[in-house]
Amino acid sequence: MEKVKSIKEIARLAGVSTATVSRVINQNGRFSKETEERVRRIIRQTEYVPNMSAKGLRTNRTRVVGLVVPDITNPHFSSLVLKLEMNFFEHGYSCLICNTNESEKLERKHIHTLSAQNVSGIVLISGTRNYSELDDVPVIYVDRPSRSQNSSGVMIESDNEEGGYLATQELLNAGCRHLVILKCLSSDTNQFSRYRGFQRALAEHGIEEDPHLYVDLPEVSSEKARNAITWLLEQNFHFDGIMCTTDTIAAGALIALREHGLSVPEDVLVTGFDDSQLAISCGPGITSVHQDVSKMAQLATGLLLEMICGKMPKQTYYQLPVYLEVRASTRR
Amino acid sequence: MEKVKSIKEIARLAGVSTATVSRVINQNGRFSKETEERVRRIIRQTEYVPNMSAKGLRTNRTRVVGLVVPDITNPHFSSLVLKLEMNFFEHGYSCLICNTNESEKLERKHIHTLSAQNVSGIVLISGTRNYSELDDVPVIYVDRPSRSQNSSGVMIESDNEEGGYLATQELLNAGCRHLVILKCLSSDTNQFSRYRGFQRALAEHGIEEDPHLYVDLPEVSSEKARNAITWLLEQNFHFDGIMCTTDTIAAGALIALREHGLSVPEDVLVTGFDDSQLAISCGPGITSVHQDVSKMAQLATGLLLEMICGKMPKQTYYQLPVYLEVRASTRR
DNA sequence: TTGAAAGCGCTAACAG
DNA sequence: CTGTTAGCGCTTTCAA
Repeated sequence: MEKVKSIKEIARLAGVSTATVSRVINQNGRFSKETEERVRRIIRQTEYVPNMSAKGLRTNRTRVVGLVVPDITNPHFSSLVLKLEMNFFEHGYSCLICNTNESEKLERKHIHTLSAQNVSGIVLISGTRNYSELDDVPVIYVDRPSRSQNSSGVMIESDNEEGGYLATQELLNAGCRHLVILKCLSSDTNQFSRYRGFQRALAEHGIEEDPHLYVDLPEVSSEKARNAITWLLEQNFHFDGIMCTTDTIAAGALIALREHGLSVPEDVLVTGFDDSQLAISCGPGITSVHQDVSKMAQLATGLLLEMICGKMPKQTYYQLPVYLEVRASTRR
Repeated sequence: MEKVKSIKEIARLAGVSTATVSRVINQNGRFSKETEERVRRIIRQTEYVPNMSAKGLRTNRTRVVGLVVPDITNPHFSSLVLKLEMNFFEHGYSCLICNTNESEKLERKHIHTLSAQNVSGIVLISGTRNYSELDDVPVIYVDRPSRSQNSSGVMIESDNEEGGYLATQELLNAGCRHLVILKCLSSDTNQFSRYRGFQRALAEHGIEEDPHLYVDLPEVSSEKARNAITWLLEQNFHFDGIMCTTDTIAAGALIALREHGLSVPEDVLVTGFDDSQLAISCGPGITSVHQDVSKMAQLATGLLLEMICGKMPKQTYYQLPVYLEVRASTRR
């Protein structure tokens, strides 16, 4: 049987009206058992696939959501995206993926495109959130708190401050007294939250922060991290622990240490953040702050679907707990 | 100025017909300089965003492509997807991301959905390729050769056999004589190609393959790899090198070796495949086969866009060269 | 250079 | 329970 592209042909073949076919497909309205049977059979035989453009035009609901992330290459984001995509697909939604590469300009363009695509909703990982295009699209903000005032929409994030605190605690409890903080100088505010956790732990232990051991990387990259640690070592700055705000950064730090003949955890202790594949497989295994990505994805999916159906959730801010996954890099 | 959602309102505001507005937007047909100017101004002021559903319905071209990958969490795929997405976006195309999780059923559903979404084209990483839904959609097959007969569409892959050969060569040249081959038993045929390269290198050196040292993992996971190596060690099988068909697998192998007090590369040499972040940051640094992902993405994008425009490329098969990135894991 | 109008495939009143 | 019909926003003849 030849292929068929419209509901009209199905209607003709089944000897009913297009309205009936539509009803059967969408389980709307009532129809006799036998009509349904007949229509379904024709649909199966003709391998008919409904046209989503037409449906989207008519109903203004596309069953497509946008996923805006900084960089899918980052393991933390890729596992988040994987879970989001699978959850959404289970509920009949497809996902447009948008990498902003941390560029505001690119992000703006993506938002614009998503709005043109008439997406049903958006999951947005971004520090910015004053896009007028998004006024009438449900949005879930994930992972990065907003820097702007307008706070409509739902926000989900990990307790980054606590994560920074836990990691630093671990280092201090193991006896470290001269801690490097290796973070990224980005607009991304949760880098800063992790740093605040670092400071809190230091303060509790009555330890002064050493400004020489505070390093801001221009970007999250193991190469930059490696260079930074190399530089510190060559300047003969003394330190016995490194708190990294990311596993990628921690991995770079490990390389530099190894290259300079230093052992982890014998000479220097290291902590990462995200508990990614990298933390598991790197060097001796990196102690890392675990974020509950599954929970994040599950919450985001559930809430966004609710919002798409018109229900505004009562709770609009979620902070997910974190815990420390201890590995060899801090085990003396 | 209030928001505007249709070309009709733009037309009214500009005092022209909808046809003219459409022409201006698409740079179609002719119109006076001043009409254009006026229309453009209105569009800017009203922040008008064209409705892609309507456009898609009318033209049958959605400017959306589907990216079907096994698992975006795999660094090799995530960097491929990143590059594909950015290339396509530069050309005005958005990307639907579909994780098949290596499940044929899920893959089939995704293909079906993509077809319903009326995508302009598809980049498909899959061993299967007999989907009747895809008969009239341009498709680029990437990374995994087809197992089926029907070979319409364009195929791009790395020279996996050569990669396996190079890695094995490296181990043999370093003096290894008892090689473990740690691969994944998947439908994915390039795992097998890498293994064939392994066999070729062995044959050239006149070395017999040891069946005890042939390991098929049920899935690509560092955990499974770790268990496998642990098991080999506990069975007291002797080996001095491990050829892994994936960096993830190599990372797992390293963990097992470390746990048993074995040093890399002093006691055992290890090679990976993909030259991912993991290879760079893991253990001592893993020697790994580098695939030219950028080139792959660039080719795929270019060819698919051509096909979308109706040109069938003359060359329908591309094999990309690989090279060995040597790191500490094989440096004695 | 511009406008009028048909129609892409679908859904949702409304009428029967 | 089912059919008729209007129209979503856009492009594209055809005519002016």
